Amino acid sequence: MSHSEALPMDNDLDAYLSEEELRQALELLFFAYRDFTGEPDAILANDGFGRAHHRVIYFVKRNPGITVNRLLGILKITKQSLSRVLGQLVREGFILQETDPGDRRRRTLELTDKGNELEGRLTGCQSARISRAYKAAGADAVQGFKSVLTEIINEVDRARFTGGGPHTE
Amino acid sequence: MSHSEALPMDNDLDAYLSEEELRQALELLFFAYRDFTGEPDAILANDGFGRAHHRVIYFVKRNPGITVNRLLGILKITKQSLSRVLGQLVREGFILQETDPGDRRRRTLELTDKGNELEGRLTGCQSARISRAYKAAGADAVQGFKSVLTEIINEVDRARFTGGGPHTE
DNA sequence: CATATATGTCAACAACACTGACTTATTTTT
DNA sequence: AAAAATAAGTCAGTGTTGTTGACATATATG
Repeated sequence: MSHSEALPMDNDLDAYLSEEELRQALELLFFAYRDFTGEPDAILANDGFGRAHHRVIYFVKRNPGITVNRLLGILKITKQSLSRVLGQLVREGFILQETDPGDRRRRTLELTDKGNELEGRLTGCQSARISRAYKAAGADAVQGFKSVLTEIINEVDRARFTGGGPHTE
Repeated sequence: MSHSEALPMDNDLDAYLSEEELRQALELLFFAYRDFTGEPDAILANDGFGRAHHRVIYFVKRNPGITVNRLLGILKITKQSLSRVLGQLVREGFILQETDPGDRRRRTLELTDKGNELEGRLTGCQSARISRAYKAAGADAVQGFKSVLTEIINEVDRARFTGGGPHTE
């Protein structure tokens, strides 16, 4: 395809590095992320929540018993920003907060049944979209999708994905 | 790999549709987008701007002479939200706004030299990140990356990418 | 005992989205 | 020519989500 024999190059990569090619990637990410977050945002609005609540619920589901500090590390927001959102979720019975017996300064977080139900609905939305996309694009494309996204992520957090498990830190 | 012969299936796709696999995709998108927008956000903060200004500058660069209405269609925000951001960019000399001679109700938008300079710095950041990721992942992976992202996008906007050109509507 | 860590809180502020109501100019339709 | 539709702008109010800075409290560690 195109002019892959006229110029000397290791592989076809030069064709992928033109400005047009790169701008296409920027736009794909913008539109995909916008639509990816659209449906959950609508669900959350019903409960008076926003995207920040979604993130907290998601990562607590994913890391049961996680401490506040580790959650801050994942989200990369300030303690005060998290506090507002987390406080709401705890007060309204979506998240259970307990003192860690091993280190009583720490508070461990986990979802209540109510929290699990909401998390399921939110993640269900996004999973369905991804699942659809994966099926349409095919198994090989999925591998490439994951490779490129992994490389886009900063080195520190990239390890979460190259290192197997869910979120072992 | 794994148990791909024990169960009857068309291909290996089932392995990609497990909950774990889907959650990995959600997280990849979250972290990749967070890091993808991190550097430009820092640059914008210097000028007293935010991510919304970036989007406007980007799409005006990409679609020179675009009207306010078409820009609203791309960004999917309200007229009032755009107005604040666009007004600043025009007042501070990043965007030139002119009356369309063909339809004097319309205002066409384009970047000034100052706007082009800023756009270049912002896009440069993100392009460098993508370029690095593309090189590391390889040409085949890039194809998969684009396929999956395209399928994640809602049908309406998906046409922008399956239909060749930059943003022909 | 002194210090560091983990968490929580109060206050002020800014960016960015929203709704709703209205105005002005221009084009299109009837 | 009058009526209706379109493009753009504006004013006011609201809510979510992030920020900084300053403190307070409890617990663990040196």
